[in-house]
Amino acid sequence: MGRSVPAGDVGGEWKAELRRRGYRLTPQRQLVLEAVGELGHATPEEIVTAVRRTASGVNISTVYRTLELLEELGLVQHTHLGHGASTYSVSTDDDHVHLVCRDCGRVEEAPPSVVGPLVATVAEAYGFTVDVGHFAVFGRCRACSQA
Amino acid sequence: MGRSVPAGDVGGEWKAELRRRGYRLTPQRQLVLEAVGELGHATPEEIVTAVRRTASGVNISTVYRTLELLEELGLVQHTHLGHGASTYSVSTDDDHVHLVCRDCGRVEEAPPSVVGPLVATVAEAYGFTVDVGHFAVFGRCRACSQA
DNA sequence: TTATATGCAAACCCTTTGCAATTCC
DNA sequence: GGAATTGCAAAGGGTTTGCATATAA
Repeated sequence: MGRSVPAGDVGGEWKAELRRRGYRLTPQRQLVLEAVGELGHATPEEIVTAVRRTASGVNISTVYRTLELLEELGLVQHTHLGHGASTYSVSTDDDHVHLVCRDCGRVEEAPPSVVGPLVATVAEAYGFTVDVGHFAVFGRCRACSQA
Repeated sequence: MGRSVPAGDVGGEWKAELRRRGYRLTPQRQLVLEAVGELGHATPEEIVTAVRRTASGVNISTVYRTLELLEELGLVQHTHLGHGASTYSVSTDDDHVHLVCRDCGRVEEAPPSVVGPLVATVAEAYGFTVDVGHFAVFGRCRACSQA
């Protein structure tokens, strides 16, 4: 689910795919992809901060453009967590459902199996194909429920 | 689920509740609540446009402040649809799950029953209480899947 | 060489905030 | 009267865009 690129691609296959599509391989693109992989669901702001530790001159707008490109290539994907910036992660990470606490803002991750019945139901009833990686479930976490 | 105010409140009970909490009843507050009810998941921009048909001078910041207040009172609730502004609806509407197509952007509504198993699972495994009305499921609708 | 990509600055949308003027109770 | 509310304008995040310069191929 959500695997649009074989895991082997992470090694470097994507670089050939880039060129095949007429894009260029730039240091910025490599650094952004690495940063997304290392950080795990990170915002563009967090990503540019990480990238700048290696290449201080990189601009935030380049990061946005690069993330859009990498997403088009199926290498990364973004998730809306409701508040603030959306977060990016590499497509080879395991899919997971985000549980966002609306009190403390913390994000827990649950395995995609928890949405299995939902996915099946809306597929059958609506012809709707759920993008599990994009999933954000809002509510209240255990700690905040008890408080 | 999500019903924090009895349906009878819509008639006018909330006005007493407002005052009980030390808030004032203003034309703006009445108009915003009416607009949310008439429009159904509408953005603040859409709401202010509707309100201005009756009271042309109403400011968008008043709408934001009013929506926050009405939400605190349990009269309205908002949903993040992923892209752009969040949308508001009155709490007395039936809860529903939003199915957001990431291609065409259309929003379908599904009954809360489709997330029943999910709600039960995360409650048991994580102690997480799902806010069903806040729910946004991303994916691809039937029409876009076929295209 | 030359089309693509970058950096920069400005603009954009959505939302929040400070403050003086207004209005509800 | 006096506190709560409003309108206005300005500022704040997050994101996109136009354009001149730099660079991968």
